[in-house]
Amino acid sequence: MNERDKGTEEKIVQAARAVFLRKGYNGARMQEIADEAGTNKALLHYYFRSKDRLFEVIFLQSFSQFFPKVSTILTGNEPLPVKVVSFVEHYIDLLRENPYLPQFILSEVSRDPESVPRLFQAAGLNPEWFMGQLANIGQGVFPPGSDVRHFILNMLSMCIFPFAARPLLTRVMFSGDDAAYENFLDQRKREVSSACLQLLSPTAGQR
Amino acid sequence: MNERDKGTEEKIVQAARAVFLRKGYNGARMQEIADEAGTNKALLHYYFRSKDRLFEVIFLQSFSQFFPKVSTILTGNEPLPVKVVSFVEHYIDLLRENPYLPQFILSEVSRDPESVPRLFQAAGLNPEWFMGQLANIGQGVFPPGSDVRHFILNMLSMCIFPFAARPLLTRVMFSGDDAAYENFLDQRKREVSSACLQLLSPTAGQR
DNA sequence: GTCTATATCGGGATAGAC
DNA sequence: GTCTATCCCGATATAGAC
Repeated sequence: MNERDKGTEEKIVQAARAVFLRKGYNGARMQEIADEAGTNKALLHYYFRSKDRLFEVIFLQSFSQFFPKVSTILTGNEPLPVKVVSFVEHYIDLLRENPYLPQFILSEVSRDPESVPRLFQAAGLNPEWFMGQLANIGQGVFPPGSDVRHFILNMLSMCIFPFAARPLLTRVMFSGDDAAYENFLDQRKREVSSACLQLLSPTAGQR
Repeated sequence: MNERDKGTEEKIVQAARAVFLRKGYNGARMQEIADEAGTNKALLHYYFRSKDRLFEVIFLQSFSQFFPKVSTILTGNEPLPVKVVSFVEHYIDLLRENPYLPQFILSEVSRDPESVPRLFQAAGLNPEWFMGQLANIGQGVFPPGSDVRHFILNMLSMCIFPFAARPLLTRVMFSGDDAAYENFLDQRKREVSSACLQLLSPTAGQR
């Protein structure tokens, strides 16, 4: 794999990413990837041995993209609300630039759940450490009996679901007007931030 | 299609539902459905002409299941918070009984977004009317400038996402301990209800 | 209605020329 | 490294006996 390969190999990777993200592993065709890359099927097999291996490259890339480098956010000194708002805004920006990412990750993980530990390993991420950090941060903010995970999950749900369900929501909530939904998503950085802050603020005996 | 058919035809439908829901259209195999139904491929084609038509039956069923008959909730006389809690509890119950439903609907709609209007039609549902009702209910509860849809979407996100992302979340948040995640989901009826109520209660100038 | 055997085709993978 | 032609298997769909 010398330098001169990089041109076509990179073209193939980009094409594969575009097709796999839209169609998923089962829906994607090697022929379509070749077309999109402006070459032929044989070259795909020359650079990557099989459809499986090519997919693995894309899946791993996407996976580590989907789990952002939150280390900096977690280990920062800012108070929790600031961290939350910062996370929400950055993450929704990321998803707006990669609209197919959520549905892709969800589908493919559900197709092959066993791959998750390996992917974390390969991406250099450690879920246990991650959850541990969250538990620490939650100290004193959440009532002792409560589970920080519910708050985290609420936050992630509100960020990710609108993108994963986009084709459906566009038609249900905006009669198929895609531009209107795009505009709606634009407001969500502020909406979700606001909602998360509200969930953080202690209220009288809600649970 | 007389009465005596019903035995095997129904078996096939059940088998098809099980396989399609788990594997999706592209991942499902007619052979696997036949096996699960305890018959052979030829019979599938005898009752339903093609894989497409068989899938269509399952998709339509699942779609109308996913969009619950909320008419009764919407048109009831109870105050909004009561309606919200009632919806959340019933809906999460539904998803716990049909864990594959969210991922299935999301995947298949994303595979063929154009099918959505036809599905609504066939299921006897009307999105426009639905959104209109929501707007009415929102009168006076939400500030004039705000969009009720954000609240609705937040609620749906917190209900649905934990199921759509289950294979991922089980491994990230609970190290793959499936029973622990099941237990966690059990708490969410109360958690999500509580969160929605908190989002409804007016707080000083959050937006 | 139910089954076995088979036709037909699409798509992943390889051979081999250049 | 790049291309064309081809192999081969798996999956949908059908024919036809019972």
